[in-house]
Amino acid sequence: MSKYFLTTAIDYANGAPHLGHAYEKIGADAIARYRRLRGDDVHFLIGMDEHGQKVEQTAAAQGVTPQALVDELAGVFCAMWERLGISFDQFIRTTDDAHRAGVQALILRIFEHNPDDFYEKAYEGWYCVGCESFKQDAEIVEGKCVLHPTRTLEWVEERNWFFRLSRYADFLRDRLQNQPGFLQPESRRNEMLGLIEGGLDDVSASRSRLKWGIPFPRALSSGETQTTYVWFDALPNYLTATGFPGGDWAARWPADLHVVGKDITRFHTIIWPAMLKAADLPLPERVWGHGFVLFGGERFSKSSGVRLDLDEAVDKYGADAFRYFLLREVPFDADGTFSWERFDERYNSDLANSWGNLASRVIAMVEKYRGGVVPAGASDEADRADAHDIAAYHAAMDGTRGFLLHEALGRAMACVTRGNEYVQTMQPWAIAKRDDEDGRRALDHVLASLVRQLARQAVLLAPFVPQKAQALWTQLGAPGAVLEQRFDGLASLDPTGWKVVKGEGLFPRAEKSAK
RNA sequence: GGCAGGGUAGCUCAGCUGGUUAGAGCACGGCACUCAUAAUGCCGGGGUCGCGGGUUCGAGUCCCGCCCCUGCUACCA
Repeated sequence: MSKYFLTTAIDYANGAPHLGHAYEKIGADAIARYRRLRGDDVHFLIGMDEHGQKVEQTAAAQGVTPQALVDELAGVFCAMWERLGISFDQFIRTTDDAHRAGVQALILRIFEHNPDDFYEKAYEGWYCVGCESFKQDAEIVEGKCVLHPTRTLEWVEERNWFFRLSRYADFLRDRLQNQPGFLQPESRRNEMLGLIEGGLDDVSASRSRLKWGIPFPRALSSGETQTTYVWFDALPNYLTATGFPGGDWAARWPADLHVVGKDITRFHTIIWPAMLKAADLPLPERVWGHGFVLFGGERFSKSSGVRLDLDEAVDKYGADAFRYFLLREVPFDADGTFSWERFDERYNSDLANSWGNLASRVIAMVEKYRGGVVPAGASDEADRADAHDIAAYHAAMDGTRGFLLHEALGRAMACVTRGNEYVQTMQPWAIAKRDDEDGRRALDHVLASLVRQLARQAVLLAPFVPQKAQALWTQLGAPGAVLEQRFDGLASLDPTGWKVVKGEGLFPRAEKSAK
């Protein structure tokens, strides 16, 4: 049993969870569940990024302490992940004591292994007193901060710790070029290579004015102790989650996969690996930069306030339908769109009409023609055809080509379509009218094949729609839980003797909604 | 501005190194069937392959120009 440690980006504690957060967690959850069905010893980490200026300011605006604010948000996020069926094994928060200690240990380890990688330098830039932070050109319009146009920006210098990122350009380029799986999809990899070609600048490792954070473990030569800046505060969560520097952190580290948004692949494939290299620690095996979900095709401007309410989406057809829709409709390697219309269409055509109805008709026939007990039957064409789709399903999921969840789902659904074709072609209701031994045997064969197909579908779709997959598994009378199954066992799956139980429809068909 | 990717049926997309009448799913229309969640199966209508040139016996597929969209171009995360 090989270990599989996968993570998602930690979410910034500055507002409620939105569609983008959910998409990433759902995608990573499907991968985690997929790995478990392969038999891997999975550890799935998610969490919250709780330090920084914005948290401090938001808390102040609400009249609460930063800690109270992040405590509340952590609860809100956690509740949403539970609701969406995210099977995380660990929820890390950067305000955890263990994380704080781990960050400091990591920094000290860099000082120890590569003393020259940290150095003092003046950081200078336009500083907005209103924001209490430095502003980049993009945030400055006509010489004023866009958020505080009445204030005057000040050119400020402060002495900080800097990390010598520039030193790792060759190392990083080599890694990206020679280990293609290190960053996928390829478009992201090319962007990072381009970025490196343009030259890497050193990055700040500490800030003076920042208060809500982790104390940088070394004082400046002036004696001042500063606060650890974002990269060194947030990114190490993946490492500190293992218990680093204590316990047997090395048993879990390095991470096998970081699932992150395409907007932060840079941090995960440039800065983070350089930090680890500087500390003489193993690098993560893979980083996957997924795309974004747009909403309704609209330009989601801040003014229009267009935003998807996650609870509303889950309320509509349940968490699994929402999971299915996002992962089927939005390519995991590119952007896609959420719209209520498409959600309704997908729900009815794929889940209700195809899959739910296939289960319903098969179970009904086993009850009607065989008293609910699945007869014995040898494998046939349908099993062989399914095997092709299953191979393609794995090829899309196992990382060799990246994590193409939408493709894997397409393959699983191809098996469902085949099941419906099979019923129509075999016409079990016609066979049932025959009153001879051959007819009896033929019907046994067809029903056994159909139940076998459905059971396989339950396993294949379990990573994506875990609750519904289990519901089907139960209705088929299959033993144990679907999540205890292994892909290895699919080929020899034998439903003979299972007692089916027709329960609630898996996905009740929805009438055309007005939404 | 630079670099990268993309513009193919109403919608979401396949179309490898150029080659018979451009494909799939959904949506739409007709037919069939009745085990089933009025579900399923079969057949069908529907496309100036962003625009304009060029190379070639032949281009959605190569070259040039143009238009449009998206991403990256680093200290909010």
